[in-house]
Amino acid sequence: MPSGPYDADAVEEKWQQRWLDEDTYAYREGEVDDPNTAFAIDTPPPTVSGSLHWGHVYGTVLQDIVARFTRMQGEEVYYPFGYDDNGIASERLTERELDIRHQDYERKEFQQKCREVCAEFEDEFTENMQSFGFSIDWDNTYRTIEPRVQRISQLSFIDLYEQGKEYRKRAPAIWCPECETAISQVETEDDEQDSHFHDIAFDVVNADSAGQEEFTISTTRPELLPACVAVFVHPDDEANQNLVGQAARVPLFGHEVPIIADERVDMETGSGIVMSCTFGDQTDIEWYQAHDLDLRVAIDESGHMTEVADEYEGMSSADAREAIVADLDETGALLDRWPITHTVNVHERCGTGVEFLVADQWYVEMLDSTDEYLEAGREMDWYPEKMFSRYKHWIEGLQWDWCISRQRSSGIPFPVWYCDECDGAVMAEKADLPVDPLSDDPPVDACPECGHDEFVPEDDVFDTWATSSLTPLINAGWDWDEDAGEFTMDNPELFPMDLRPQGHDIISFWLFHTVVKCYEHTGEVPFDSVMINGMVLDENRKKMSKSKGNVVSPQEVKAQFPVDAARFWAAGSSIGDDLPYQEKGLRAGEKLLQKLWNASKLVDSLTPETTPEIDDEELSALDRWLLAELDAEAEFVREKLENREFSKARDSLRSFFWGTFCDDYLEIAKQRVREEDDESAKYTLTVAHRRFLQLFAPVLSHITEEIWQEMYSEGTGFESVHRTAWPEPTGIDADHAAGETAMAVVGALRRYKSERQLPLNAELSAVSVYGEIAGFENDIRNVMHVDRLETLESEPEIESVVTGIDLDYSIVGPEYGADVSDIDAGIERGEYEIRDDGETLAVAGHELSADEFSVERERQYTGEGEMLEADDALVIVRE
RNA sequence: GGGCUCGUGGUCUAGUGGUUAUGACGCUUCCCUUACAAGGAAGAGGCCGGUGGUUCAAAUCCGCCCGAGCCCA
Repeated sequence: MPSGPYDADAVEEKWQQRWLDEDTYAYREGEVDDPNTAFAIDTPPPTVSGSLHWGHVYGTVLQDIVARFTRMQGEEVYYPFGYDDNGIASERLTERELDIRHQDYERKEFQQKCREVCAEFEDEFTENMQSFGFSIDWDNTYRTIEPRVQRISQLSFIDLYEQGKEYRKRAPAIWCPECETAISQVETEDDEQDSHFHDIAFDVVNADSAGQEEFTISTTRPELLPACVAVFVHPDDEANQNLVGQAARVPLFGHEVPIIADERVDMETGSGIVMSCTFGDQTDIEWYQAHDLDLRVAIDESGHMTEVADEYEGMSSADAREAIVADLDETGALLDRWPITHTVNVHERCGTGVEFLVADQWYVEMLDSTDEYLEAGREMDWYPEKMFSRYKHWIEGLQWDWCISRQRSSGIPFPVWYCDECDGAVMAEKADLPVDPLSDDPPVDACPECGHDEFVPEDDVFDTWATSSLTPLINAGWDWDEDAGEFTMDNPELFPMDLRPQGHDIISFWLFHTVVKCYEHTGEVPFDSVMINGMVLDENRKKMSKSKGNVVSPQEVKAQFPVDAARFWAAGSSIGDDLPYQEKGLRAGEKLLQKLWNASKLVDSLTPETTPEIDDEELSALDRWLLAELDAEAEFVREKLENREFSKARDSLRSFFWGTFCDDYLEIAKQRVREEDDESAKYTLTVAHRRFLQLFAPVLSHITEEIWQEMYSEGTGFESVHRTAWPEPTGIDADHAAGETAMAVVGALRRYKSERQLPLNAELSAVSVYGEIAGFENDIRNVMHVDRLETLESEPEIESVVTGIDLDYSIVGPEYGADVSDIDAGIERGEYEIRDDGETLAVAGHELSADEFSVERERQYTGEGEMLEADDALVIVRE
């Protein structure tokens, strides 16, 4: 029996453990008779390199509410958990933890260390997640680096290759010279750095033809002079148009480069003439591709100068910069030099400015199918709908195919070898996967193209997104059946997945790539619906970040508040909108827990062990009213949760429970039970209370389980409230209007007492009500301590004075258009006439009918006592 | 620099063309009524970011500006 104050710490831990022990949330495959009764949730697996972040908690609470709610709708929920340990984050973590460098180890050896380090962090992560009691199926977990996933990832690569959706091409890659690794765009960030601008004189090769002997370019990267492949002028730059089509000679190095017009030149910077190198920045790459320029690689993998730098070869790029500037100065080509601060693209993990390197890369062809991917996006239900536009605009703005190769030591290897003679690619056999070409042999003895028998293994690994975009297939157990010669799924009922919950920050790459991959492999859209949560901000609406020191730690919150309070806070968000962390939001949750606990104690003390058997017809008017209202509330909450409108469900249920049930109904019912041993009230209390626990269960998962088990558990087995069915409507008829009026009368009497500073249990000797409250008279009398309560058959003695006219503008507006202002003015001046017993209003030359206006009256009671207005009813109090 | 989204009492939030803008937290006053003072009752507090426009009518639709978040360059 619930007693004493609610001890959230003990209760929450108890049920978290019990749910695990009982496998409460395990996917019960046997109970799925057709795919429609399985509800599969595919969450993007978090990287485990860091600790659990408050954002994880927020997002997971929302998913968990959906999972719990959907279980109660009779669906078998598949809610797995993945750990994304295949990626640079876990490599860096391993290096940091063990104080080692990946370069010093063989790939397999380093990967082994990664897995050991990650395993520790994953255990901690799991423990943290479990301490929030999420209804995740902990028997269904996966790691993106595990062999089964490696096999799926390599199968995906080979399948796309066989479909002709992949190709290999030499292309620039972003490279970190410090970490000596290729990195992806998302791993870079902008950094303000001090640098120098240099004005450097270039000679024109044919000065006569150009009409000038030299010109000036401005650059922050003079060490790239040896890599210069062109000089650009803006097509609108009239002063320098004479140079276009000419050739320039690069100072110190002497090679000639073309001068070309291109509108990507920033005319405002320096002289407006710019050199293009291999490669200084993104624009250089675009120029290289657009104008088919030469490649002159001047900086190598470790950030040192190559042979194209002549005498500077072997120097670090920083040393080379100083030396080249000094030599330019000596030859007179350095015209000017001044310090500036500018934005540099750096590697987010080490802060080193990135370089660009040219390497063979594998690409997934996407640009040819963007229409299909757009259509796939349209076929999914988006919560909220507006987030589809992010997906849409991302696809519309796509300019490149997807580069999936990374020049890294750790990760999932490409299952590919190349013929040493003709460079033809040889794929692994599907049955042999996963393979590592560095240690495994190719499946053929001789090149199918040229017959050569020496092969070079591919030593690149997959971009992590190439694997983490396969989670729906990983979850459904996608595999290649060698005998049948086709792809199969262990759990085909799970695919397509019903729900993809995730943050809006990863729509453009993660969600998009997942749609692309799954669509290409199966021809189906992988998700029925996508639910996008916003970001968690700090109390001042600022983004949480380690450097700002405003990060909220989940364990600190847990030390301070119950998990259910955090769930209440999270459920207060409008889906897709950012949500600031607010302690008062959690405190409000805590108060609701107390209220629910205390109300449950009261209900428990009022109701017998076994629910009384009562026919609906025997229920009192108030009880019928409460149950009918609760039917409507349950339906409202169901509909809102189905549409992922969490805050509407939460707020509506909270105020119905607190206001209507506790403040209005319970106050009356407790008197009826105590004073009259009222069976109808006892029955209603039990039925309503059970239902409240179920309706609250998806959000307040721990406390509802505690109370449910204390009060309503039956038999010997454990049946969680979270495995019960969402309450069916009782279908009880009630006089809705009379109930509303009765509650309004109670409210008016409360106000009467409050305004006179009377205690709420003060006696009132006589009260008359003019209004429809049939069946509720006794309830009003008892709860408001009224000695004599009578209902009036006719209106009390009232003098009414017309105080104004209210127009129904939704009818008047469209009907009278521009004349509305005249009508308003006429009423304002009092120049109107009410005719036909109030049926017609004559004003400003128009005759308005009864549905277009209402007469505003002030009613004054002239009889004995004081009159109160309660909605439609009139209440007269004689003390 | 571009795109998307958001901006409503002190704080958080509902409201997507109809004039009287929702609720919560906080605040003020009153009430220790045996479930709950982390409670109950009442009350104060907002020209709906700014500006211009469309309309009989704008928090709501459109343009521009400002601020915030995310993505991209």
